[in-house]
Amino acid sequence: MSELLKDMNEPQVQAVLHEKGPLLVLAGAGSGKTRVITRRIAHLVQERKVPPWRILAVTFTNKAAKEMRERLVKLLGEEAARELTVSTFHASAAMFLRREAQAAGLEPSFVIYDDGDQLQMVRRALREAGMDPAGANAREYLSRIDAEKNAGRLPEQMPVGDNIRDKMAHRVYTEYQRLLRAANAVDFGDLLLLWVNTLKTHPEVRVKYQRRFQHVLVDEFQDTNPVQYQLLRLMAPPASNLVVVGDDDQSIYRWRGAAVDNILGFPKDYEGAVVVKLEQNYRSDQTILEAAHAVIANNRRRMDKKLWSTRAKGEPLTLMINRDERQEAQDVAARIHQLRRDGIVDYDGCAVFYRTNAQSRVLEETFRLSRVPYQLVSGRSFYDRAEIRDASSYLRLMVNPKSDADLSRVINTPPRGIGDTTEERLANEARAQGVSLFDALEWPERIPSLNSGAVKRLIGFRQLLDRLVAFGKTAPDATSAADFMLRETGLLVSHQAEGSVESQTRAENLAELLTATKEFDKARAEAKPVVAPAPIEGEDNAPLAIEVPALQAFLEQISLVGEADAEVGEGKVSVMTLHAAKGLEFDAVFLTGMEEDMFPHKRATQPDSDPEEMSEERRLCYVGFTRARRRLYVSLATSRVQFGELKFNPPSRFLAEVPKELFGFSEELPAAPRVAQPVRVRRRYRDDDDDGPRVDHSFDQSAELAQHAGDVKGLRVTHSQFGRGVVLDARGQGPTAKLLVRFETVGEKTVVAKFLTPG
DNA sequence: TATTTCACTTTTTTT
DNA sequence: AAGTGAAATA
Repeated sequence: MSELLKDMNEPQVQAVLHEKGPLLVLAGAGSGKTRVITRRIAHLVQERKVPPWRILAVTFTNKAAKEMRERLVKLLGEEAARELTVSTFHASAAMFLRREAQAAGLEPSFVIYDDGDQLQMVRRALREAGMDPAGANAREYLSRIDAEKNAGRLPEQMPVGDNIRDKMAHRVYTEYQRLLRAANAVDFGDLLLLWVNTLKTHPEVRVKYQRRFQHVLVDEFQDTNPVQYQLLRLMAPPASNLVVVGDDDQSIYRWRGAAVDNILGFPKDYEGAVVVKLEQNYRSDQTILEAAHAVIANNRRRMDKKLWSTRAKGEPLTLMINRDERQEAQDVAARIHQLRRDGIVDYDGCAVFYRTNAQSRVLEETFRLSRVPYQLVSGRSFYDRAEIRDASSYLRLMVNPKSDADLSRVINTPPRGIGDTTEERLANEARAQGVSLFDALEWPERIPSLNSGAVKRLIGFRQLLDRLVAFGKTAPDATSAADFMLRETGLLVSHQAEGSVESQTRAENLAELLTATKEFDKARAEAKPVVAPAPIEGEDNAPLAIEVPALQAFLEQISLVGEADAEVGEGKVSVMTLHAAKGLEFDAVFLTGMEEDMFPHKRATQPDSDPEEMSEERRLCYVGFTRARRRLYVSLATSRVQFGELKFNPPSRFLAEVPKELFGFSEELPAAPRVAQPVRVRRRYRDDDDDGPRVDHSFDQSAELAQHAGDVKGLRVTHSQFGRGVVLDARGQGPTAKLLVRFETVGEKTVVAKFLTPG
């Protein structure tokens, strides 16, 4: 038997060896699904002699794609692996669109707009549609547009009801698309949507790729949304060798249009699909699995499966209860240090998860103070900084000067005397002529509303852009382009000139951008195949990433990949959102903010919330739990500042769903828990609409938790009237909790929590 | 025009 | 709390 099948269980082997036709692999957490995909690819290439360029493997995140590629390099060697197409949905669509730009109706030099750019274009679209961008909520229109795109609908396919809302949304969407096309730009949704459309309308393109990719493999299939599913069906029609791997319990992107139903519907759309279940977990200790299962079991409408493991029972879960988020962070830091001191888990075996990005700040600050080496994993943060965005905008203009979003971002950066008024007049002219801002810059003197000074400055800016574009055309690599840009625009100097600490940091960040381009150029030089694969008559076996100019490739990387995708750092604790945690595993996991309205998120706890939202939160919890190999810490803070307001949220319902014998209660809890039972709050005055429906915590486990969770003694607070004070005691939970506070000036008083601020 | 102040929203989650 | 966009001021 082949090397490849060594130490694999029976269903895994079945998936690897699957002969032909569609295959659905239902793979529980930690059941070795990436392993199945990579081994299958290796098997196809080595045993069944499938040429690597005939294989397409698609993932959702860059991290997953990267890991998969690394494993394949190990299995197949650098050379064969290079010819494989292993990529995310979005990155592969971008490659296809550049290759087939003409059919897609794009110029190959198109740039990719991110969230911020999108918002700007929505605002402009609103203006063009005669609406007030300030009054209308641009964000809302944008989500509507995104939803349409996720559903696979262009403006002309959008269902428009008889109401004004729909009509306006349709109008804005139409205008927005027009603006993007005029700017030769696409947004994330377009990458998929335009590619789907191209495949639909151009049979010759469709057939070409269907013929090329004889094997298509998809990871995290439960997260596909309708466009992505359409894309798959076009690239890999029903009779083909499509392998999809997924776990309905880990579907956490419903909000992005993901339809778990794609999993359920797969056997129908792909008739005769073979189904394989992977239920043996190789990752987590028994106790952790049991806890995870106990939580997820509360969801209805799951596919029937239960993970099992031959691993030891392991340690019980640890419940951490702290007074506020600061102390929670300190507690986490202390326990991480201790794990390391005791030789149980090193820094890089630890991970800290949270529900929302806003929670990372306190953790970061505390870790820095407590000397916990950490790495923020979510991070596109670097490329989100203003000065880096400015620089990127200039770089994008070098490739595609028609990009209005970029042009208007930097038209006065650094300040060059082109203010809002001048820009507005230029924009009006562009709109009237139906051209891009860049085109309108050609003849500023024709714009009657501009005075001679403004005209002169616009011409100066135009000349700057011309120099940049000219250089961009011949730039041998990304570094020289960035270097030229920084000097020509004076971006770097303008920050250096200003003496403040912040401007210093900004200048350093710009220097850091050059480091990024250098790394990129280096990797590119090394990766370039010395000998391109020999072309085959009548076949398209060329690498998909065609000869994209260096600068363009760099820009694509930063918009699609972000920060060189923060390595799960060596010797560092990984800190990230629960969403970012999917697909990863750690020896010790800390799940922070386990409070109602934090996790589950408020969005899911509202009385009018779609129950599906709560199910999704629960799946998220399941994902979090199952990342842990040996230690799982769940942590809550009795009080927490949210929106600058002090909140007292009861413990997360997910904690109550874990059987209490899985917790190591006796040792871990504070010796003398304060505070009474959760009080059933009686409706007070009419204005007190704040005490809306509470979660029912009347059952035992939850009450026990709640009891332990009430200790806020010693918390420093401020009251708008009574001034500063210290909490002595507390009664109740949530915003109506009543606290006994000793104030510095007025002595002891009982105050309702919602009138207090921390500090 | 540029800079400062102020009010206002935001916090899900990511490509 | 912090970041944003709009209004107010220099």
